[in-house]
Amino acid sequence: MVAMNLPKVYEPKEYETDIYDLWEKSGTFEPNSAHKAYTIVMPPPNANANLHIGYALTAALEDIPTRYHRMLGERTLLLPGADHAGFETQAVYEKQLAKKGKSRFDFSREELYSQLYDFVATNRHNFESQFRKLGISCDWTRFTFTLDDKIVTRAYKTFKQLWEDGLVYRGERLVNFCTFHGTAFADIEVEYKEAKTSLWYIRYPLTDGSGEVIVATTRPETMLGDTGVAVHPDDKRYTQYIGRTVRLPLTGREVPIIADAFVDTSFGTGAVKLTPAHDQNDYDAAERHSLPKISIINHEGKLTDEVPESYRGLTVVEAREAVVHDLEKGGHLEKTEDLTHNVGHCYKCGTVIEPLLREQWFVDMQPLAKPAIAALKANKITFYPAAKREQLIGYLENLRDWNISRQIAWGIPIPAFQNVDQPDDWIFDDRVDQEIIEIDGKTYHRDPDVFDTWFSSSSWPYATLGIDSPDFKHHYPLSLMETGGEILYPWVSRMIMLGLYVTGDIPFQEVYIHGYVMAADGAKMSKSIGNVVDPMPVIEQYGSDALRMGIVAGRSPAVNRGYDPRRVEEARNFCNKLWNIARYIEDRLGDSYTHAPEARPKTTAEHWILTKLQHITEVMGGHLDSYRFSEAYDTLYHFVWDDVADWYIEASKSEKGSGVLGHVLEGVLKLAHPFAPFVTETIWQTLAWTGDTILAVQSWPQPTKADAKQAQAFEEIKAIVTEVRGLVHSLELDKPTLYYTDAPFIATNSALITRLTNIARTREVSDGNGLHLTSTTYQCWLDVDAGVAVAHVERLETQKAEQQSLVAQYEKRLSNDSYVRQAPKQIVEQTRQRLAEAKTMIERLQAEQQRFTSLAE
RNA sequence: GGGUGAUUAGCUCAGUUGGCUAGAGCAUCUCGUUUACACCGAGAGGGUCGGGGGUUCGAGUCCCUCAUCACCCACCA
Repeated sequence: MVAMNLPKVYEPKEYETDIYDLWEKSGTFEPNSAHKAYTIVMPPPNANANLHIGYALTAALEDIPTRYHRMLGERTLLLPGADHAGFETQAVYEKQLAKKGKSRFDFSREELYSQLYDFVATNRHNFESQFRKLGISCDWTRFTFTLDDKIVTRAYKTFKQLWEDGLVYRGERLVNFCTFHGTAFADIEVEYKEAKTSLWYIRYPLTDGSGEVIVATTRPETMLGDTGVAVHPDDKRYTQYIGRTVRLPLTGREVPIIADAFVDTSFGTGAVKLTPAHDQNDYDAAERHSLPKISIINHEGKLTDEVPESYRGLTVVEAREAVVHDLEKGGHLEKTEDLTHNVGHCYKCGTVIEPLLREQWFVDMQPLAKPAIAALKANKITFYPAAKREQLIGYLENLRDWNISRQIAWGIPIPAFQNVDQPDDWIFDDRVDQEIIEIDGKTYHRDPDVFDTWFSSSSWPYATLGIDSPDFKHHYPLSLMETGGEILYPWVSRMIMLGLYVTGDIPFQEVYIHGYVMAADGAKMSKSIGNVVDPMPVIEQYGSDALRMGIVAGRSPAVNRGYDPRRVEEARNFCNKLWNIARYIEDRLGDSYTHAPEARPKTTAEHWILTKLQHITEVMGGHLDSYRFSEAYDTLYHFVWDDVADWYIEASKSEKGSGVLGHVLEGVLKLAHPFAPFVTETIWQTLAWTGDTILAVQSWPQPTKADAKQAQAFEEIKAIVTEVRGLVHSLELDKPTLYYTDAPFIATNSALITRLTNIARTREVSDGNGLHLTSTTYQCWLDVDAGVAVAHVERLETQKAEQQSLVAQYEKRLSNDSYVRQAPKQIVEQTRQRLAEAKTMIERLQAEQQRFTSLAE
């Protein structure tokens, strides 16, 4: 026997790095085919962070179709990228600054930006090397960072185009303002804490003197800026007041009572005071009802000139005391209750966040949304799962204008300048490295804000390719956008809208929404709970392929699922199975084997396995074309393990080695490659007959010729073998002999059957004796002692009962006229066939039962 | 409060357009060391598909409803 060239157990870490180097250095991942393109542009992960296990899933979901399409011969591109991750990165960096006793407010924006750039550049290497370990077949020569020039310039151009089309405007909106730091924060920067406070009930007298409405509030001082009172439209207590007005105490302003469904009738009195300039809800209500917005708190947290003189310049806290005191004095305070509720605080200094009106840049969304809705309704983009399309349409139909201004340093500056003498005079200019510019003797100040990160990333599909480059011509629109459900609205929707706006075409043809990898118990993974799984040690222990398959197995799009290490172990075993299949076949074929383009099957097993290979190739193709990764993996797994290893290879042991073994091995490696790229490529590289070729660019298995009759004959052998195994085991037979009469087929396949069943031998006799096989029409018996009679009869009885219940079911179905009339013919025919089969089976079982009973007596 | 998803074997989950005698991996039980692999092979047990209604010849699959769980969004005046 030839010594095995490969070790018994596959050790992934001994090969993975070298294999990835081989791919990368040979340019395997760079698109160069002249055929149609298949393109994925990676949603850029945070360049600053370690990859969490969710990225093993993401990488798999992007890489499996990429490798599949590459093997189909398409011009395949998976373009990698990394995200500057605006606020998140800034927050991480600020923690480091804090350790040195500094804060972001100690630096100018330019200083901070440059420090952050260096900080991220250092961390990026780590992230890139981790991605390589996942085996992702992306083209690193096209790597793009979200702050690369081409992305930044694209953002300026898009902003300019929107500006020139009149789709951007300045508008006042509420922002979360820290009056200590003098800056606004994004929503996620606001830290909500429970606070004990009071709920004040204030009387608002009706202007006509006919009564009063009592409102409840936690912020009595804001009543100085009230411009309305809201009640629920269905609230009977207030129906009569709707449309009338009240006169505010202290200011004497007359404000309307309006009806709005946002009001919670069970809270307080069911009547809400509206302070549009200092509360988001009130702001929204004011927009709906065209109420004025009066700013009574300035950026320093002090009361403005919009309030009566005695309150001007007071802090919010001072104003609250004064207002409560005055209301009480005037008899306007009905009562006070204790209340605990959430209050937003600055996450840095703990100051209570004040919602304040501030000028922001807005994009008018309706002109952008309309073409997107039309494209979606025309089914131009396929969603996985399909339901996401409707959800997205619903979102777009209710889309509000988009605030693209952000008040942080780590981002792309907004290329707009304001005339210092004429606040309404804004101009577009991309000289953002300067704070002040002079044009025609006028002085302009740069907008200190940066773009919302989603603004620049909305152009990601074409900005990465470069609109004027050959890549754009080949690869746009992209084939697939693979991403998480949480950014369907903020990102996917905007890529579609801006893609249509800028390029006139949809940005991608398909969208795959992945679910999340949760902790084993289904909880969300989080650093603070400490249930985060790091993918790197998993790769170290089980291999990259095992992690990939283990995490893809049993997952559907957009469904969250716990991380199950058992699946990874299963996949590790599967890799080892592939490994050992290869070891066996290489050994059988020997060094002299050369690749033959056409397989020449001889035995039934060979015809059978080639038929299976062809069928499985088609099934897997169907699954992969529809992004059913889990099903494709399942199909592959059972083909390799059950068909190839357990039947075909076992069968090959009693037959002479032939080229079909090599052909099947190639097929298996190709089918498995998208799922297990490392182990399949490693094996490919060890094969003597593959030369210097690389598996990753081999073509997907081609149809092979095989004889259906011969294949069917092997099915017959399988049935006989399975029955014999069952009998031997359940009756505890000790290496029986299989007798047969008048069955050349059994004679021909004697060695095969003997080996697969591990019986003593087969022998032709003139007259049968013993247990008669029921699974085959051939006349076969197992020789047994009379002692097993009872057990055997019982076994037959059980089998008969099963068949009889089937017969009953089928007969009932067929006796139903409507069924026979209305069900598709093939279904009815199938039932008839099954009924006939079951009946035949019963006859055989019965005959055997009678015969054996009499024999045993 | 709004939205989305889930509920199938002991555990984790598949099950594409309704046609199913409901599957897999792990776990369990029995046997086995036949030289590719014990990260293995052979055999077996285990489920009224969350409850209730409905549509249909036919429902795990579609509709309604209830229950439980999870996530997202909003809100806490």
